[in-house]
Amino acid sequence: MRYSIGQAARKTGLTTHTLRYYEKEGLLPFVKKSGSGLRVFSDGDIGWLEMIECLKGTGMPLKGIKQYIDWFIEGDSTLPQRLEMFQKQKKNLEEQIALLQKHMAKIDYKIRLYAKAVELGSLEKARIDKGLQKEQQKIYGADSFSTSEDAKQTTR
Amino acid sequence: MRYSIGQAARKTGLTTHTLRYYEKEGLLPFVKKSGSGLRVFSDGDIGWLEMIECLKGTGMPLKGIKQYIDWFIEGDSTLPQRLEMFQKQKKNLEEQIALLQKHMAKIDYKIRLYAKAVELGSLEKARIDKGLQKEQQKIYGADSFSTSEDAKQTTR
DNA sequence: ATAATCTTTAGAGTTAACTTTAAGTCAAGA
DNA sequence: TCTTGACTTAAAGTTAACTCTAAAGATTAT
Repeated sequence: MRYSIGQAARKTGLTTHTLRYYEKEGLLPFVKKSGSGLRVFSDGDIGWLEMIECLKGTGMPLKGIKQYIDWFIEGDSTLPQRLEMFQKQKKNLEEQIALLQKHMAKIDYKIRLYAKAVELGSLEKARIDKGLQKEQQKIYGADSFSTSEDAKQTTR
Repeated sequence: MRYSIGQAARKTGLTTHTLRYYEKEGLLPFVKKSGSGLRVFSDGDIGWLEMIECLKGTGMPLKGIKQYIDWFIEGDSTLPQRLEMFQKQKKNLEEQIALLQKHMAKIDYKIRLYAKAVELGSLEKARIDKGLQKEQQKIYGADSFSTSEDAKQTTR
């Protein structure tokens, strides 16, 4: 299948502006032009865009993605670099997910705290609630009870 | 405990510039000043910074974080808004993690592909490898075999 | 006491990734 | 044919979140 830039934009969820910007940045070296100068996207190009979204979505800057594409164009002599790049990206991603899960624990605690606070009509009362205090210590550790900013505001 | 801006920076992993910038943006309304005008950070302020890092790290812009702080200052009348904010942030975060795990599957596939390619000295040969083709179909679905950009480059 | 280090301010500069604008050219339907 | 909407380029503008600079005042170690 062949797609105009507008069709490619709809298929990928990007804008036509963004697609032209990516091309200018060297991220779409395989996109062809029609006789009258219009861009023609192939399914292969859509596939590249999906890989670009994957790498961008896992925190790689466009420059890094361009490096991968340049290695691809260079051919099999750059296979080790590309493998290493994906291995590094996997490690990054594992760390990202682990960090997000820590953040999730914090947010879950806040939801329980604020649910209780809404129930009681007071953040102070919710904080004093024994059940929540216990749970908080489980999450942050007994020593770092004071790392909850809501709790600490009482100490000022 | 009390901390200078430099000590607070070391404790949080931020720079002193960033801490001043956050204060200017209204994110640190509880930080006090010494008689001679130096900032004095309390453990409570460090706790706020940890919460800021959590919200920032889960994709909330500084403006959204400031809104939360403004609600906190406003007091118990804004408890429902704050609860709703954390609930939305949790939902966001669940979606983020789910997306990252999709990306992880793609990257894992690429690692297997490139490991085979390095072994065989050729991306083309690795692609033809039956085991990998089968696995690829499992990940992307049989219809979307052509969504691998490495595979699709052969069709140009 | 004095040198080295830290902190202060206001404001300018940077970076990545778009996003918009302007001034046109191209293609498809009534 | 006319009009409507999609497309073209080059270049300027935007946004978020820093990041740096300069010049001066404050703190700490010897």
